[in-house]
Amino acid sequence: MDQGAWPSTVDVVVPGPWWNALTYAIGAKNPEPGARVRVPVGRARRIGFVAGPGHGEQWAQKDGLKVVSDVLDERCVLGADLWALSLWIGGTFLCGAGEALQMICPEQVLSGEPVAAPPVGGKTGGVFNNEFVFDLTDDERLSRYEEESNKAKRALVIFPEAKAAEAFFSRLAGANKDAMLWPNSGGKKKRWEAWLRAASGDARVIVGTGSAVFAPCPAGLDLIIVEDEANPSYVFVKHPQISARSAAGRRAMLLGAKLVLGGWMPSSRTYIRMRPQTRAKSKLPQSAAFVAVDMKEAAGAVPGIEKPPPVTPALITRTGDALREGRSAVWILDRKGHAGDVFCSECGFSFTCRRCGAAMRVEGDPPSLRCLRCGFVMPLFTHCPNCRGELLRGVRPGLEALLPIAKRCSSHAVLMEKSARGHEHPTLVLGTRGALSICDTADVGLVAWLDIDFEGMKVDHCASFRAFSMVLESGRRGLRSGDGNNRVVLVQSRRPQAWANSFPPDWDRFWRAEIAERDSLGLPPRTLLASIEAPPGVAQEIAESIERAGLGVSIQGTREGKEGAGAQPGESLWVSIGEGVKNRLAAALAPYFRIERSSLGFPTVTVWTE
DNA sequence: CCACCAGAGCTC
DNA sequence: AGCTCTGGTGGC
Repeated sequence: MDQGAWPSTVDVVVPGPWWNALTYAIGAKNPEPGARVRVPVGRARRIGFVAGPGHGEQWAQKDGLKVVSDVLDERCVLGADLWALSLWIGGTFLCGAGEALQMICPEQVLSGEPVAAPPVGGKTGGVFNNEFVFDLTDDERLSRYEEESNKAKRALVIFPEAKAAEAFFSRLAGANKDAMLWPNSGGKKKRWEAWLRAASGDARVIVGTGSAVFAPCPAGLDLIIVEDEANPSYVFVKHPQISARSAAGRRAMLLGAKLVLGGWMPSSRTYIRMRPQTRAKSKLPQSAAFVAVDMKEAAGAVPGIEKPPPVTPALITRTGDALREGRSAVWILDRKGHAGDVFCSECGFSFTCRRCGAAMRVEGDPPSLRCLRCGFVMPLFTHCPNCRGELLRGVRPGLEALLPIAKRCSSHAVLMEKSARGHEHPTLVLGTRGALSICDTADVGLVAWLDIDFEGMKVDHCASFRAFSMVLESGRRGLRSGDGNNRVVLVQSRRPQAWANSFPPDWDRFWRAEIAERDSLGLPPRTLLASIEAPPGVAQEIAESIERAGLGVSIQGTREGKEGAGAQPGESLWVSIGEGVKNRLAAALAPYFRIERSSLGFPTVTVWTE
């Protein structure tokens, strides 16, 4: 390319919630896209990223353009692949490239800290191809990953949990001095050092949790592995809620690298991409026995609480069996506390947070539902949204209330929080779903879901998947195939027959039914779901704009408040869109994301793809 | 008369 | 979201 042909204006992406790039005049230098510049924005001077030649002619005519005040890099700081990835994320998840860059870059890059040797890479010359690994046990899978990483010129391996990433790293690190563990905690300085090291091209294999997909790799990559790709924790909790797995897939595509998606069950998105013969081939033999028990058989009472606790005779018997064999038992009930929750007297429906999926509790006067984890608040209905039955309040026992009963089964019964490690005796552990991790370290003979309906009857569309995958995981976590280490998974439900019919759990069968239902309701993975939070007046306007674009939209009032005071009432819009018309939605939203609307505040968009 | 702070206002 | 400009307050 003729360098001299670079025009005298540049478009600059300034990190922030707005979607549009800003156009500036520029002097002699001609930085490439992705290079950082310092530019005047309002009264301030801020760091932005060069996007390309300027397109803001109308601004030039008006007042004359402001001038780029400083060129910080000649080349793209992130490397061509991550730069392209930021633009893709901005468009795909409707958050704008500016927010994508804020997520991808370490703070030092955003604040203009010099980067001595910016990564220049991006190309490996390879051909993108996609491989699924769902037909191997955990051990076999990890060996496979190790083998592949050693064969690859440059590899990135990501895990859903820090522990798993560390374990794989130490496995590699013995033989490989050029492996690197991407930190997912430990402060800014540590992250910055890791970023600089990766950017220097020093590491051949990078291992980490989801955020490691954004590790700079100057020499490109020819392999990206995502383990347990269906794990919901790949979706970042903070806005923009994109999936690290989607990002990994896109990055592999951009680089022409091989993408390996593995685990013990595929995500909905991966499932629809698998060929039928691959699905059939991928089933692993079950090494656990699955039992469904009718909740109605629960008896006894906890003082001060109307309903019987969810403890059936079958549960007591099976627990005794496991403990007698010298093994541990885990009781899982995904709600904490004694009372304070709301459920339907007819169907058992109860509320969980629409934003993060955690349990909600009744608080305040007038009463509203508040998420125990993220603080999301929503109004309390008077009747069950599921079956119109009457809602009862605060009458179901939570975990703490069950402890006395558990103590009668085993004097060593403990709540998960206090028992995290090292019990000498075969123990009965009570916990929320996190208690499943006991299976990694202890010999667990029984996993019991005390109230599985609570898992499945949630408001968001992923609820059934979470319930199913939890039950499936209960039957495999920590077990090795062929060691005869059988486990019982007991599921207490108000609809035991439905569960019994689905046993032994089979993800192929599950996804076939689940995806058919989601298709009929216009839910992911074949349809995308977007929610847009905006102040009431603005929400109206946006809804009209979306309708004008020929897309259906529904409005839901919320009384959302962040932790602190000053919570503004807002409204959220829900839109179902085919992948093909996503740019129509983007075009309808774009006017509300222009920088001149800053004083009115920007809406927040979340896109669900799976 | 000036140092300091909180709030308003603006953004190619 | 930043950053700067404004104007009010209070200390000497």
